[in-house]
Amino acid sequence: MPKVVDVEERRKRLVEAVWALAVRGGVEQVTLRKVADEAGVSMGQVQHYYSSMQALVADSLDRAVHAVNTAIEKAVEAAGTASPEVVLRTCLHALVGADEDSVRLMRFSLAVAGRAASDPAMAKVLAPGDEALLAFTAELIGAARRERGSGARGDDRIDEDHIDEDSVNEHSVDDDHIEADICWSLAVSLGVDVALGHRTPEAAGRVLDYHVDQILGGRSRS
Amino acid sequence: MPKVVDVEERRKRLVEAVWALAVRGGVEQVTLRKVADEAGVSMGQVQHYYSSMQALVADSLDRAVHAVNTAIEKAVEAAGTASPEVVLRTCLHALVGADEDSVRLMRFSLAVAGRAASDPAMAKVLAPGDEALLAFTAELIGAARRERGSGARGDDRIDEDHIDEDSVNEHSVDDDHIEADICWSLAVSLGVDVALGHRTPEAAGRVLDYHVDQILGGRSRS
DNA sequence: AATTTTGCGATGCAATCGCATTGCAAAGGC
DNA sequence: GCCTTTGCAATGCGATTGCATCGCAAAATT
Repeated sequence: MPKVVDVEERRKRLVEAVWALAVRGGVEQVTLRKVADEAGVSMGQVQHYYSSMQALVADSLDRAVHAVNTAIEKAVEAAGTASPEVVLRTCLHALVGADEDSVRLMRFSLAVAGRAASDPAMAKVLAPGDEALLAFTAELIGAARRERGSGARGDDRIDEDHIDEDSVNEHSVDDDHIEADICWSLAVSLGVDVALGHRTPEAAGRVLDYHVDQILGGRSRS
Repeated sequence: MPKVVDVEERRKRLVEAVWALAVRGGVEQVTLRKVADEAGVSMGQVQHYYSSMQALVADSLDRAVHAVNTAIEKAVEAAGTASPEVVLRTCLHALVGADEDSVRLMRFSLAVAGRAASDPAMAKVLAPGDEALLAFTAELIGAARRERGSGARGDDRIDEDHIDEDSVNEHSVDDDHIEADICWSLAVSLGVDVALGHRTPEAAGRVLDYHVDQILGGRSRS
């Protein structure tokens, strides 16, 4: 067994090159030679690690999606001990994040989404949040709603005490699930807008926060 | 003045070919020869009507966006005399429509969105609903809210004079505007999911309806 | 030291690309 | 009937594409 190299490192480097190229000029700019050049390696190396262009792009998309998921998980455990409401806001905001990486991944995913429209294999990878994420988010929403419903009056008498009579606060678990679905759909849409430069991350974040305010019912947010 | 032909008809035919090709295999499949072939004309004709490939794709996107807007307007005036709530639902549903055309346009827009990520000129065309549409939608939401708040019990007696009793129904105009923004963002996201085959038009419509139910506050919907 | 196995640089190739160019046919205006 | 102008078919060209192939270098095995 000769010449042992860090395969993962090579692949990662190539994928990064693909991201950079796609963000800079669309998927059409992702060619064997350009990738090799961007990564500072030879064409042969690219071919060595990926049997075809398709495979390269597919793996790049795969890794991009994984990176986004990881970012969400990171956001969740970073705010791990906080209230469910804060956790909810935090992980939703991961999609409209202002940080460079977030925008890069979003733009790349968008650039590749075009191919996904005709390539079912890629479309699968870009599917909306999986059931586990939805369930988790629904759980968060339910918890946050319960928390607001009970512990709302803390510092000063928010007269939320007499709003419960049969009208506003009976949300079912199913409802929470749909709300979770809506939250992620909205976050994705806003994230795309940010990636395209149609919204600032701040503006998108504000819309997201407003929506969370709405679905949690009360208004106890600064 | 020789050989007068219907220029619009020619262009339309070419654009339709572009749509078909892009939906079938992504923007990368849109080439001079393929377009000519798909449209059943010669390459020369394509070049005659569009000075470059860029121009062709740009015009195709332009027409696609216009077609979607037209679909929305059509939906609005088709439900013109109905209640604001119905109008709201109707025009939002235009984006997740089950009809062939709607899906085609969405898929094409998505296919081109990748280019938009790096081409500001195209990104502009794909911008979220313009201010006029947002304002109109906000108006609709406000009207629907007022109608629900008052006319809920008994369809007569619209006592809109004292609806201000401080508790559930104080939505500001600004709020309506943000809600409108959210509605369209959500509708776009759902439309994309439908285009990618991740949701059925029915499921997407249900989510949309649920959301409208929520923002209108009361529950008077079947 | 010889051998084998893997990593990968270099190059060739057929296909395809967008676009420029050329030339001809058809349709008024005179 | 000629002439001009427009619509478009046809073809050529240079550049670029993904991929196959070849060959050499470096390391682990013997």
